[in-house]
Amino acid sequence: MAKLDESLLTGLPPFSQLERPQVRAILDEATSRRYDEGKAIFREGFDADHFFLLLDGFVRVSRATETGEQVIVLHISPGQLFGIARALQRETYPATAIAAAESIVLSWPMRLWAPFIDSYPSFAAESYKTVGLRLGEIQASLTEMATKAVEQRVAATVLRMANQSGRKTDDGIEIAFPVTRENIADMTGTTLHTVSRLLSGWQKQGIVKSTRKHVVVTDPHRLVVLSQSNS
Amino acid sequence: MAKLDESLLTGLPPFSQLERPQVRAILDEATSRRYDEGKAIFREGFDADHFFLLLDGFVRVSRATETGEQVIVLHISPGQLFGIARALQRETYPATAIAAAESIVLSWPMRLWAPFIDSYPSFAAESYKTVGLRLGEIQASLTEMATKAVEQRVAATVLRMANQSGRKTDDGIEIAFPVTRENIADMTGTTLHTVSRLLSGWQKQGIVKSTRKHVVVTDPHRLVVLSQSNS
DNA sequence: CATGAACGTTGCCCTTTGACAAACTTCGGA
DNA sequence: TCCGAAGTTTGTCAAAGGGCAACGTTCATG
Repeated sequence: MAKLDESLLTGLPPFSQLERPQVRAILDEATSRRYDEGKAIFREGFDADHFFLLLDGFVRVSRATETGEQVIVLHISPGQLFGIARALQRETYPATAIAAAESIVLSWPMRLWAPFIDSYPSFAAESYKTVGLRLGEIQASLTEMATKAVEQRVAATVLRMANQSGRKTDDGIEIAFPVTRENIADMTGTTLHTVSRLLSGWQKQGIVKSTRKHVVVTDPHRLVVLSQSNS
Repeated sequence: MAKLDESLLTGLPPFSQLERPQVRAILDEATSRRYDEGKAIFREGFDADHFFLLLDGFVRVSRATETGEQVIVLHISPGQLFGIARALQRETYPATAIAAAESIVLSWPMRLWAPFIDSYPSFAAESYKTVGLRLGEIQASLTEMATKAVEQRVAATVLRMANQSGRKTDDGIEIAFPVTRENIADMTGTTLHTVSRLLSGWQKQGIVKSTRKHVVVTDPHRLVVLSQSNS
């Protein structure tokens, strides 16, 4: 396998404080791999034998219920650590990670977790910070789920994806990874039918434009209003 | 202030691995305090200047939305650490903690956090484990919220409280702390009216008995069925 | 022991949204 | 280029549950 270039990591928070040779050592332990859209990186309940860093692409993290439905808990953007169950003293992954778009992922065997934490304080700090941020995000989803109506939740979710991953186009902000009506339904606890109706409605009002697996927010401001309004 | 007895901590996971003198040192830094039912221990957004251990009682952790509604995220039982924002590199508390019943709480100034983590590995491990468990609980609430109907959520929530805090009585399992219909509504994302109707109905069927701020589960099995059934 | 606040119950109505059904469109691969 | 799978749209219907309103009950407190 070709040697990975150190510049891959030097700009990222977990590693930005480190000396060149340290980054080299970390990279030499890493495995790089490409995942096609839809491919699982790890699955809920399985042995947490690796931890990961997303270099490029997008990853969807979801949980399944006993009855087979799935709920999408969060999305991972490039530069973020994930599958860091070990930070929480867990032996198994608590959720399933699937490439939402074609993705490039670095991974390390979990036995390196403790050495990394002990040797590289910035890695430890960044890991726990990531966990804290994610806990915050999930709590935010929970309160949203508990207090907002379906239309507001879908609006907020579309807006969040656009903010996290958006790239500007002529028409507005485009969500940078493929997302189906069903995906959005799984994020918001509703059905693909309802999501389809909402998007169709918004499209007629010029708030979004959407095609197959693809959403562009053309009027973010009105979407913000929708996500908050109570009527 | 009277010296606290070492036996308070020796049985608890974060401290059970420690030598007597270590426990003594930890206790000498601690402040003990009683909170009446309904009193706030810390509030969302405030400076995270202390971390806490619940010795006796129950604590409700909640989050407020911009529009004033509140969502109860989880409950803390005796023996658990809480307010450990610092474990996640946070400067402020991400939620509000309120005594659900009269409670006895130990607290330490946050400047001791790093020394504790560094000096006492079992404390560090237990803290991160606690965070992991809580993340799991919140994820479970989220998926429940996203996939289950109101009756199932309320049933599951009552059951969870009974399991976590329940004590056996002649009639069945009694939730050990005061809980109003509104509290349950805030946990399940519904209204106190709907909760009241559900509890009344269940009472008629002999599944629960409830009085003011008080719930006894008389037929846990049927409640389990309700919490899962899909019809 | 009187009073008000907090908590709980219940009835009625109406909106939201899930369920079911059917058809249409897009896309990738044989 | 054709076909099937995956994704999307739309219509109709019914039920769940929230909003509103009124009233009942319990409890703490002066």
